[in-house]
Amino acid sequence: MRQLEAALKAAGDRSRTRILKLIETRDLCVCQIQAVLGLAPSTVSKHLSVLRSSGLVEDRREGRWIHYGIASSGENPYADGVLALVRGALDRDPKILEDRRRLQEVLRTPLAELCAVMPVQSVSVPSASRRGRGARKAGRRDRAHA
Amino acid sequence: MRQLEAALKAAGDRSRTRILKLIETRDLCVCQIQAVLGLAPSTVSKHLSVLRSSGLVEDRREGRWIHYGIASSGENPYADGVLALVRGALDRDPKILEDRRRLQEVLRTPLAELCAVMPVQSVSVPSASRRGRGARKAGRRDRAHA
DNA sequence: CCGCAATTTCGTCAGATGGCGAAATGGTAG
DNA sequence: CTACCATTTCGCCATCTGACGAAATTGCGG
Repeated sequence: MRQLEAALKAAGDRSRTRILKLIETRDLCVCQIQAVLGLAPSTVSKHLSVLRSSGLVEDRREGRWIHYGIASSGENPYADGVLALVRGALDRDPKILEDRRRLQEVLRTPLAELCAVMPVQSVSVPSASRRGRGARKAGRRDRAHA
Repeated sequence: MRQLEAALKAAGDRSRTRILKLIETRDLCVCQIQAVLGLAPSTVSKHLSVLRSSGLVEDRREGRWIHYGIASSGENPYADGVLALVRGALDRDPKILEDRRRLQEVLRTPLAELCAVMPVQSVSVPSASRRGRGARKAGRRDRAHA
């Protein structure tokens, strides 16, 4: 019962549903997800943690980034059902479509630049020299220039 | 998106899942559900309202009682999926089995007596005269003796 | 080893949620 | 029409949740 409840609760949140729809076709690194959602890194991390502990997603370390993808471990017996439900849904939802469009932009930027710049509306790095402190939207590292 | 979220949220609560499992084989009146769950009438009513507005259940008036059953109206396009998921789950869950056992007891009592007595542990009316004020557990009508 | 930078954890805050009892509602039966 | 009683609504409280920023952690690259 706990597991069904966890899976349903995990999927039953707007931000987490968006995450699930984002990673349903390919694994994504946290900073990519964050760039698309436009939420604070800590918030995204929390959501991913909820999704992970409910068995809906898995993390896989790739070099210096952590990629998240749909779970395949079958740790939660209800995960498949919930994931199937979500997978078959929302493919015409405006918000989801917008996220996908945004993802396309994000995917054009190499990880190394993306994470440092955190472009939320305009992904094109404004050529602000090397990894500029010009365009970040979701703060952090704001004291790094001191 | 709102509808998927609503359906998942509605089903992703312990008490509401129990309700869904209870009415999945036959419609039940509110007081029957309340007797099995052991929650206050107002609480059960709230849960039913959430389930109803998410399109998972429907109410049907039957004489002086209101029966709730699994929705068939297709008002929420995701309801069927969520309901199927729940229907196929928890059939071995201890709490659910206990609820079912409890339901068997409750079903033995005619509605007219059940609602007035509200037996939560022992369904057998302790022959406390006519619709006694002896066994109720989930209060209300406590000031009726004044 | 050191430092950097991606990610997570912690602390906090506002708003949502689940539970209850009391009071309102509304349909049935007299 | 009235009274009754199943159900709902309302107001309240405790707890949970989602969001943030700041600080801790962790793993690569030097």
